[in-house]
Amino acid sequence: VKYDGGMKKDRRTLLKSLRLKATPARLAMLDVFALSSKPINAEHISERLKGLKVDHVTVYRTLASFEEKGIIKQVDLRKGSVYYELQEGEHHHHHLVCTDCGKVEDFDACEVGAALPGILKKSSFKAVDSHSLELFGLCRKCFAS
Amino acid sequence: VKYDGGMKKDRRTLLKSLRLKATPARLAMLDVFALSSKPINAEHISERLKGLKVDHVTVYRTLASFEEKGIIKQVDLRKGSVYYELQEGEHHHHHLVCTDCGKVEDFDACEVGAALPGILKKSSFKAVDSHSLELFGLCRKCFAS
DNA sequence: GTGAATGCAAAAACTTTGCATACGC
DNA sequence: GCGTATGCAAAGTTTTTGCATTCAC
Repeated sequence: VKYDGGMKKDRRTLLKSLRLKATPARLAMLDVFALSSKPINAEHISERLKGLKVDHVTVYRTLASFEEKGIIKQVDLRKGSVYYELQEGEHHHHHLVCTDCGKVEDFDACEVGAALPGILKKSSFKAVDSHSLELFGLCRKCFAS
Repeated sequence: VKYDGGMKKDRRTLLKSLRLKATPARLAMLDVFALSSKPINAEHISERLKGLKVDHVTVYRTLASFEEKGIIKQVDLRKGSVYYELQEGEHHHHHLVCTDCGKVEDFDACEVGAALPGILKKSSFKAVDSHSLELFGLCRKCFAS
């Protein structure tokens, strides 16, 4: 079951299918991810959960279980904390990150999937579940200044 | 100037060309990187610098300056701390990481360089200095068990 | 000699653990 | 009711900051 934010009513179904209890914190965190257009970290989530008073420990534990179940994935933006976004399927995207101002932008072209079989064959690995692919450089504005 | 470990006598030349003073800690850290076949973190470096008694703060500050000068680059292995390895040039490699036992293996095929111009053109970015590309999955041994 | 680099102490930032209570199913 | 999920307190880990001293050039 993929959760893409276009199925807000099915949050309970999704959690049930993964044998996770539908608690307010989890439902709210699914919403936060669905509504976020950029990767976010634990602090961002806590901020957006203000009304609920969800403990930060719960946020961390929920992130861990969501990641384990494949709902979200880590994104390394080199910002000192772990960022996450929803797992998309086949046609996922990656990011351009400005090392000066921190701006994050998506890009689509990802040919890793196509290259995977060849890489695996030459390696001692048997399976690849996810991958990172972020580009670090300067956005137009920071490049100019 | 690229430092690839095959130029141990030229460590001083390298540092001078980057306007960094050739201190014992920096020279030793260049050696540590040249001798390491895998990405390493601050703790690993401190261990391998035992005889020198280099403060951990110095290790962090040196890592920051080496990265800024392009001698090393960050590698995100999702292990809770920042790993680094020497910046190679055109023909660099990336990594397969076992999410079970932590094993790290190199792979070569990287087509990011070729795809870069097209990605940049469609973006609001002007330059890309480095990129991540690590594959997370299971090594043969962990896959079997 | 001078400015950069280091060491030490302290703190900040991020994340995890243990345990008692609360809540979904 | 049962077992998972949460909150709170505490601690662990990783990284950064301030300042006085030392060292490379």
